[in-house]
Amino acid sequence: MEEQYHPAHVEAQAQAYWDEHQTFAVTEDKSREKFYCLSMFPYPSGKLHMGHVRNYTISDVIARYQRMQGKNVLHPMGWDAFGLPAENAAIKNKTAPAKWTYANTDAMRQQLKELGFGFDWSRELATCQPDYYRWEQWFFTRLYEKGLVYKKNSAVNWCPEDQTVLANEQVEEGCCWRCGTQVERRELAQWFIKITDYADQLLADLDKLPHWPEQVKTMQRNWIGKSRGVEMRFDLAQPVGEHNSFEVYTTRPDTLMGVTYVSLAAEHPVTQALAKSNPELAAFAEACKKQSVAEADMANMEKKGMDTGIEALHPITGEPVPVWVGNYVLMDYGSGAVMAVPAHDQRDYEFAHKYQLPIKQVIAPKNGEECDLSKEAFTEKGVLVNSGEYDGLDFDAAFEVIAQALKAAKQGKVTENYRLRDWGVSRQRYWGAPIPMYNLPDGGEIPVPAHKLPVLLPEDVVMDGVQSPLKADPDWRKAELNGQTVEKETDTFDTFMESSWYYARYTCPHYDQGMLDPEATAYWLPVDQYVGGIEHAILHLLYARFFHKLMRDEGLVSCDEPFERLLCQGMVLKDGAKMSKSKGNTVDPGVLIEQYGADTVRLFSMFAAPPEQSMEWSDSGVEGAHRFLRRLWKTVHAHVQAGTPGALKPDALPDAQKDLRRKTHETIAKVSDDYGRRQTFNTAIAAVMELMNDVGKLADRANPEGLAVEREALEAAILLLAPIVPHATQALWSALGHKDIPLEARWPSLDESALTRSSIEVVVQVNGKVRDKIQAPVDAPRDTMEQLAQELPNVQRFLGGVTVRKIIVVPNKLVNIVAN
RNA sequence: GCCGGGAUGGUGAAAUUGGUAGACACACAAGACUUAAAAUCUUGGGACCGAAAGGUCGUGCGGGUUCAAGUCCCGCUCCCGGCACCA
Repeated sequence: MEEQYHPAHVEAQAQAYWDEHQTFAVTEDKSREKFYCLSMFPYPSGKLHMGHVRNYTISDVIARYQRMQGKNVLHPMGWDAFGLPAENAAIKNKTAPAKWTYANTDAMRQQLKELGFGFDWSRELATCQPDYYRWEQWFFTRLYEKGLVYKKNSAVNWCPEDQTVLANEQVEEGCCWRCGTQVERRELAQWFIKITDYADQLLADLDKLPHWPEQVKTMQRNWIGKSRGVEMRFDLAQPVGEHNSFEVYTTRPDTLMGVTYVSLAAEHPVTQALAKSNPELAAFAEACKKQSVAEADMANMEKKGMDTGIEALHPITGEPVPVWVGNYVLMDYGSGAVMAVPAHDQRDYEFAHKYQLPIKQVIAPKNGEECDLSKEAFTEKGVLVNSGEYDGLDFDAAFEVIAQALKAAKQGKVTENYRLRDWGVSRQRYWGAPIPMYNLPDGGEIPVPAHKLPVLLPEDVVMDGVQSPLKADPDWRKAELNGQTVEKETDTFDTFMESSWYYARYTCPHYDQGMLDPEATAYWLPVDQYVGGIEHAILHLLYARFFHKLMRDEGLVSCDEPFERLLCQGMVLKDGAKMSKSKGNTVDPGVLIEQYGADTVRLFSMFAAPPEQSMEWSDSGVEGAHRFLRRLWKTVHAHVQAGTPGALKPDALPDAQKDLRRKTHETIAKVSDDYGRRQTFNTAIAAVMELMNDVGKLADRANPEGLAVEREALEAAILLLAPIVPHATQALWSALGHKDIPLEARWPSLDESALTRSSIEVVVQVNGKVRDKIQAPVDAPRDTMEQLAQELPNVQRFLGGVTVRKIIVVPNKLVNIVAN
C-alpha cells in the first residue's frame, strides 16, 4: 500500500471496481431478505447542491450498512424531471425544456457517481419519459372510471398582462414576477382527485407507521384536520334569486346562541346573486379577487367585510342576523359561509370590533370566574350562559342537545368535516404529463382510451413566450375518436403526480405490460427506509400515501403504506442561513470533491450534525474530516509495516491491551446501535475517532500479540466506517490482506467477554452536587456504596453539622446523599 | 395568522430511559520537530474566585415538579420548515 492517502486514486479505483462488478445492480432473490432504501429523487436543476449530498449520503450509508447485514438491498435513483424551472430556463435560454432537462440529468448523474453513491443505475428513470408517464395517464383514466376524478372550478393566480396562470412562487407581493402587473384570481375548470374519500384511511393508517417521526405524523394529522361538528342551514329572510338558504359548518355548536352575524365568501352563489343588483357589493367582491390565493397571505391580510343588507334567520331562534361578505371566507373551504360568534372566536371578535357588530357572551369559564371580553374573545370551552334553555350545560352536553334541536327542526345535523381539500391536479403548463382526456364538441369529456396512450408531450418545442406550447399549437390538440372529432386536454398534471408513485416503478422500471409488475412489487414493497427533506413532510408524503392506497385498490400493490420507516433530514446552512445564490453562501460539492475527495465530503456531511438537524457547513470542519482520514491511513500503513500479527489470545493480554480490546468492542456495540436504531451517524463517527485515539495511545507493535489486538481494532474501525467512507476503507481493507471488499464482508461482531471490567467510576453527590468520584466494584451492593461514599473526605466536609435524610444509589452510576 | 420543529463553550455538536453538562471535532494558545515555514505530534481550556486543593455560577428568558432537570410541566422570546401551483 502507498504510504500517503491519495483520495483521487483510491476513489477512481473503488468506483471502477463497483462499475466492473455491477456491485449495486440487484434482482429479486426470494432466498434473501430484501431491503429497499430510497432517497427522494432530485429535480434535475443542473448541479448537485449540499442538500442533495447530505440526502444521498444518508441513504447510501443506510443502504451499505444493510448490505453489510447480508440483505439484498435496492437503492435506486432517478429524476423528478417535470416542473416549472425547466420552463423558466427554456424561456431564458430559448431552448426546449426537454433538452435542458436531459443535459442536467447527465451532469448530475456524473456528480452522483463521483460521490460514490451505490445506486442501481440500471433502474434509473426520468418522469418526463413517455414510458413512465403513460402509466400515470392510464391510472388517471382508471380513477375517472371509478368516479374518483371530477372537474370543478377553482381559483388560480392570473396575470392579465401575460395572459397566463402563475404559481404562488411567481407572485411577489401580489404582482407578477415577470412584468410586475397586479395578479388577479381567476376561476378555471380543473381536474380534481378525491383524496377526501381517503381522508379517514390516511388519518387512521398513520398509526401503522411506528417508524415515522412523530412530528411528521402530527403535521399530517393536523393537515387532514378531522373534526366533529354540526352542519346547519340558515334560511334567508327574503329569497335572493333562486337561493332560499345557505349551509354553515361549525365545531362549536355550543356557541350557537352567540351568533351575531354570518359571513359569506365573495365567490358564494348568494353573494354573486346579490352583487348583480348591488354595485357596491359587486365592487367589493371584485376587490376580493385581487387577493392572493395562498393561505398564508389570506391569514395575514387585513380582514375586510361588507354588509349585504340582507338577513338570515337563526336556525334555532329564528331571529334575523345580518349577512356580511368577508374577504377571509374561503369558497374552497367547507360551504363558503361561516357563522360568527365574536365573543368566543378571536377572528370574529376583531371583525366585530372593526365594524361595530354586537358581541354576545354565551360561554362562561367553568370555574365560575367572570371573563373580560373588553380585550379579547373567550375561546375556551366552558359553561353556557345567555342561551335560554341551554344555560348551565357544558360543551359536550350543549353539543348534543343543540345538535338534537337542529335535527328535530330539520335545520342541521352532526357531521364530520375535514380540513383536507381534494387534490387539484390540473396545471396550465407545458412541461408536464398531458392530462389524458378528450374534450367533446358538445362540452363533455371522456378519458383517452388505453390503446391511445400515452398522450405524448412534444419535446421539440420553442419556448419563446410565457404561453404553453400545447395551448399555442392548435394542431396538437386535434384528435379523433371513433370517427368523431375531439380535442386533447392541454392542461398537464401537477408534478406531485409523478413523485407519488416513482418508488413503486423503481421495482420494475422497464416493465411494459402494465403500470407495475406484481412480482417485483410483491418482493420489494414497501420501501423499508425513505430519506428526504423535512420540507416534504406534508404534501409529497401525503399524496404518495394516497396514491399508494389508490394503487392498492386497483390491485397493483398489496400493502397499505408505501414507506415503512422515514428519516427527514435537516437543511444545510452556511453562516447560519440556508444556502442560496442570492445570499452568495453556496458551497459547490464538485470543488470540494476535487480538493479533498468524495470520502471527506461524505465524512464531514455525516459528522457535522445528526441527520434530522439542520447542519452548519464549515470549511475548516471539512479540513478536519480530511485530516482524520489521513491519520487513519497512516495508522494502517504503520501497522502493516510493523509485522505480521499473531493469533489473538484475549485472556493472556496485559491490562493496556485488554483496555484496547474493550474499547474496540464497546465501539462495535455503540456504532451498530447508532447506525441501526438511532440513525445518528455523527456519534458513530465520533466513537470510531475515540477508538482510533485509543489505538494511538495503547497499541503495542513490539510483538505479534500486540499487533493482533491492533489488527482487531483497525479491522473494526475500517468496517464500521465503510458505509460512510467506502472508497478509503475498501483500499485499507485490501491493504490488510482481504480479498473481498468491506461491502461484502460481515459486519464486525461483538465479543461480550471483551466488555467486562472489574471496577467502574461512580459519582458521589451531596444534595445533588458532585463532590467526589470513586472507583467502585461493578454491581457493588447498595450498602457498600453508601458506606464508600460517606467515607470520602470531600463528602465528609459537606456532611458536618447536618443530618443525612436519605441516600439514593443508582447502580454503577451515582450516589446522592440527601442531608440538611 | 395557523401547524410542526429548534435554541447547550469562541464554533459544529455530545449527554440514548430524569442521574457526572460540554464526548468527538473545529478554531485558538503554548510546547516539540525544523535554519525557517507548512505539515505532523504533545499539552491546555465553559465563566468567575483561588497559588493549589477546592468553591460559586452555568444548557434562549421567567416560573414549577423532583433527592436530582439540557431532558418533564406552565408561560414567553427569537430563529427555521410547511400552508395546498417551487420541488
